[in-house]
Amino acid sequence: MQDRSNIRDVAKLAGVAVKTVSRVLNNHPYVSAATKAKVDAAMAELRFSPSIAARILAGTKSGQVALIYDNHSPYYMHQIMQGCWDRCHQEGMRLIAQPVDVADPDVGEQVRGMVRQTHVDGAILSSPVTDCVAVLNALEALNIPFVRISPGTNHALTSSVFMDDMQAADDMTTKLINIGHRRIGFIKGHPNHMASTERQAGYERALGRVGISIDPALLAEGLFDFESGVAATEHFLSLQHPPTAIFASNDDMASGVLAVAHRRGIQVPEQLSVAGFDDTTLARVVWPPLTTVRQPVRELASTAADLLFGEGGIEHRRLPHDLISRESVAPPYFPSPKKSKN
Amino acid sequence: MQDRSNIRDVAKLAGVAVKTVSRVLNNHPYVSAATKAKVDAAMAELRFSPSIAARILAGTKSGQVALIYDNHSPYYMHQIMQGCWDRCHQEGMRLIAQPVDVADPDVGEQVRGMVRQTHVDGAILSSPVTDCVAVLNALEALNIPFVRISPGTNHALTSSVFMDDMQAADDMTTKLINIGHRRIGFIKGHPNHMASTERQAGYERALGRVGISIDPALLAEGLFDFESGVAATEHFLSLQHPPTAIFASNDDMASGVLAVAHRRGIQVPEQLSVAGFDDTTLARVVWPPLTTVRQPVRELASTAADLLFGEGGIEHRRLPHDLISRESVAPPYFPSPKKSKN
DNA sequence: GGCGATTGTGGCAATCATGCCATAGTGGTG
DNA sequence: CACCACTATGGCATGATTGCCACAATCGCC
Repeated sequence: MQDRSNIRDVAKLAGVAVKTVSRVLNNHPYVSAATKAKVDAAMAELRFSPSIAARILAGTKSGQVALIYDNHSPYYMHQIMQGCWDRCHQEGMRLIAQPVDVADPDVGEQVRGMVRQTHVDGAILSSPVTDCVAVLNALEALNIPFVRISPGTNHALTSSVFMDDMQAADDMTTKLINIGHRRIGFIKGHPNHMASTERQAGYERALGRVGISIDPALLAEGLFDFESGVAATEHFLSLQHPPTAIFASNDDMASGVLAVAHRRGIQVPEQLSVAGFDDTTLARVVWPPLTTVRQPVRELASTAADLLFGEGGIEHRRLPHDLISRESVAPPYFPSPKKSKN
Repeated sequence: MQDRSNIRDVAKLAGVAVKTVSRVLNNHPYVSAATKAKVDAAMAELRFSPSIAARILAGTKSGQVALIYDNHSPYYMHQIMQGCWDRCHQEGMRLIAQPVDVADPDVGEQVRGMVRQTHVDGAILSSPVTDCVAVLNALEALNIPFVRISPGTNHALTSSVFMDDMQAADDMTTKLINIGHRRIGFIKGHPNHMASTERQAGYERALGRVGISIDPALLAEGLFDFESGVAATEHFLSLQHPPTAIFASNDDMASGVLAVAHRRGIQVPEQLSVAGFDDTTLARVVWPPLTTVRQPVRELASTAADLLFGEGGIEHRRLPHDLISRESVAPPYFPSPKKSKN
């Protein structure tokens, strides 16, 4: 209908110059209260909303931030998005969520095109895009600020927020050891994600500290999804000496462990302890509730936005993790035999 | 850096008029193959990406679609987004995901502002925004096309995609009845969502058909989340005659039922059958896997986008649901006594 | 009382791609 | 041979806002 009402209409109605309306819009300091009131009234009367497109075109910044991701865990991404969205909204920025495929050889060019097209002022990268060289190069060449959430490589390149994946995995493993477990199966994360390597290193470090050598049979590949948790568990339970505890690199895979245990009639935690990682909603929803590492995903995301809006100096913020004890972990059924294992 | 390369640069390099480049960009029919090749080459050489802002400003359509939602189920929304995104991407449209709060009295004005600002060509509404009068009025006044996913009211207003929630709930309830259940607890959905009413009606219709009267004690309020599933189940199990089966209006609440059952040592499905609704990933991940109604969420979303891009006539498409039998449902422990219940 | 700094406001160019209209060549047809 | 309908291409105004520069009024201080 009345498809009208541009800044000129407002200016006319308020009896001021177009430029003055623009000042009010951008709350520029040098506008008198009286003028501002008049303009506000005119804007309200006309129900004026400025055209973002025109602002982008004329101005130097767009008020838009891109969140670039390639992650298939709904719970995780949901929290990442919420965290970013909250902080952006608070800042009056719009968030553009941009899924990509890091395996696509053309991904760098795609990101470049997307940034140029949309004029985003900055970007937030979520793992594994954080370590995709093509994307990093593209963003660097574009010379826009960007922040990475849990990057695994090249830390000097940009600001980042992260948690200490290695320490967290170490903590969890140590906890399992402390209550008596000696054979602890570990399900790795998706090889794309650098956090996977960190978590595995933490697991190995904890074992090493107490002199337990790494049994390759107790390491299984995983892809951060339920199915790979199932597959890894099938493998572990078919071993001659199956583990008394399984530590999965995320909650999705841990719920796969639970499913296999249930199906085989193995009691968790009495006969098998299961630990996860992330503390997504899933951890509280499965049975038994998962002992897991709480990763402050939403805070990671909002902090990333925070750094993006901040000074601009490269800054790294580590957020604390937390061990969440629920009912999926208990001492092993047969207290560990004295024989120093394997 | 070289912040350059607008359509003019391309035109100059290719030795054609700006307008011709524009034609190539929009693949207008009347461009000779030779010219198109020259222009394409020039675009590639300059690594040109047209400014979306300028296109919006100059053109009549923006190539943008808004997805307006207020839904807190990560799995559900993840699928909705994917479905919309896929279809939009295929059409060369950008998707703007816009969370809102339907309880906010100002939501209509907010949506209006957002549409005006971003110049979106159309919108897709997801429940419960589908039935938010303020938003519907705002969009109508703006005169842009929009499509609703699973609306509960006012069906003549717009195109829509939906499934038959009432029939689906009826089917599931009938299935439970057929294998012998007579006391079936029902956990309602979030009162904001019209589907909640439909599902309850289906449940009641199925019971009515076989002459089982509705026992108010077997109806519990729910909010589509895990916790309300837990609360409802606590209520059911504290009854003097607890139900032999519980049908939850979505999977999240059904997993709450499972959690309570596990905690109380009640065997599912031997002592209690549990049915869900939606068939999100969750249904396969909990133990035992849920018997549930498969709702084709992703297809609903992509079909919604499809209708938006389609002719423009109001059209309604119903997508089929499906009963998914997994291990959470079995005949009741004590085969139903002959006494026609209650 | 005069001068520079601060505050408040206006005018105009610039941003970049598209819409509309115009122009020119080409092939078919009566 | 003339005329029309296509096919191809160009030119210029247009859209809504901001950046930059200019200017006026007011304030404080020497």
